[in-house]
Amino acid sequence: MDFDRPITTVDIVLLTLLEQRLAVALYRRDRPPFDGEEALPGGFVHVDEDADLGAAAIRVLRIKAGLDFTYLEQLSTFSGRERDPRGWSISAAYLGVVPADRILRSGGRDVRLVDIDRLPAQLPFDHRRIIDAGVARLRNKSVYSTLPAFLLPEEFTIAELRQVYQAVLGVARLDLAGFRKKILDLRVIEPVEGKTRGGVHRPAQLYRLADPSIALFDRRI
Amino acid sequence: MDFDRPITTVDIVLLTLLEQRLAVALYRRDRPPFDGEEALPGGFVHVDEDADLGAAAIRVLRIKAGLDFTYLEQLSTFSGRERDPRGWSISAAYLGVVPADRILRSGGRDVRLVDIDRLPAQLPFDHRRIIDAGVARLRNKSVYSTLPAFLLPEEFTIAELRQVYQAVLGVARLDLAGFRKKILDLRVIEPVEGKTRGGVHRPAQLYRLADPSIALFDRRI
DNA sequence: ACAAAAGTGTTATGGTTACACCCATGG
DNA sequence: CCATGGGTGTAACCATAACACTTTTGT
Repeated sequence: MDFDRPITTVDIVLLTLLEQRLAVALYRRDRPPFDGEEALPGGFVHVDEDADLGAAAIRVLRIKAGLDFTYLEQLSTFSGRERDPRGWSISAAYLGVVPADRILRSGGRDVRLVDIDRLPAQLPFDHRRIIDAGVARLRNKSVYSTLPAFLLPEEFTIAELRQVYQAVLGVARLDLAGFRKKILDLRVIEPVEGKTRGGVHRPAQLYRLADPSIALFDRRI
Repeated sequence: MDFDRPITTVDIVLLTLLEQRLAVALYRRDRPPFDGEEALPGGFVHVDEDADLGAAAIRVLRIKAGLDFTYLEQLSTFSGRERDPRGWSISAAYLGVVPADRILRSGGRDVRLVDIDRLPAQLPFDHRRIIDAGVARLRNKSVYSTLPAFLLPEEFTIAELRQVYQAVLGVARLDLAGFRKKILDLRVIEPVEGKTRGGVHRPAQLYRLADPSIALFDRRI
């Protein structure tokens, strides 16, 4: 009545913004299979300590990437006999979104942020497919949510937020006036009273997310 | 280096339309746990015969529901120590969408189509949450895709299609003229030449999906 | 005063909504 | 020739996009 159980892992597509371009965090593996190669951070589910898959993903992020709080959502589950040389396996894939500096600060020498359009030709397992799914999810969700804001520090200007939306969506130019009006109408960001970012020119008002978790719109950005 | 592996199952939220209302197919379980109770069709992954989780879902649908072709997509994966009395488990949940008569024809005595708003107070495992996720996915995707058409037989009238969208979206009344124009503009359905459905009144043109798989729109229905 | 970026207002456009109207059929 | 649902046309409305304009700061 019992059956052979698949190997069960979690893998995290940790996306960030590097020089205005989407990048994924790859970590050098320190054990077989694919020892020494760059891959998504991941690991076995530990049934003795993880309450569920989400908890396993959080644990992996903390251990492998030194990250404590990031936007995290389940992506999809990848499975099959062939994807892992150790045998029939399941990978619950998660999408994480976080500012680049937080990855770099805590990641050390093992991490590399790789431009989404310059991925290595070969990646271990089916990590290429998983990354593609993560990027697609981020792009898709960005059209109608505040998800891109998680690529920025807590406080940001409207111009910065617009740049992030442009980078994520791959759009050349969102009209600044329109973007401004829309994002303010949606009431998803609020000004940080009295705080501005002063450059050489007129200082910009700093904003933060009104809801610190993700907010969905009923129209497109 | 090896860890205890979670129990791995697939469960299918099989949604359909019964008297213009969304319903889910529940099957009476014939083994513990929850022997004799109604639950989602599901089963263990068989690593020796299933190529991946999708294949396992298709096998389960064929064995438990006698269904061969339905719209099927992965929903999400539910997991944890508590959801199954047998121990730490993973359920890869799939969403199936199919006309009611196909379920009833092949399901026999063990199947019951239950109105989404009249679910039993208690369902085994976390099947209530899984159903909610399935319904949410269907509703959500219906706004911008032909997914509701999979609730109808292959050929249907525009009025029928409109009714299905209304039932799924829970909208009182989609303007018929607007619906008609939009669905035709989108070029996702095509007339079946010379075929009409004649009632007492002017016969309606029959249509079918232009693309037999799901089509996504760039605007809302 | 000027350059540059922040921020506001105004108009044109195109999709959506609402509704009035015509068409085809059986009785 | 009437009742009924199928099917078409049109006008008001509203969100969006494009762009001109004003404001604020540092030098």
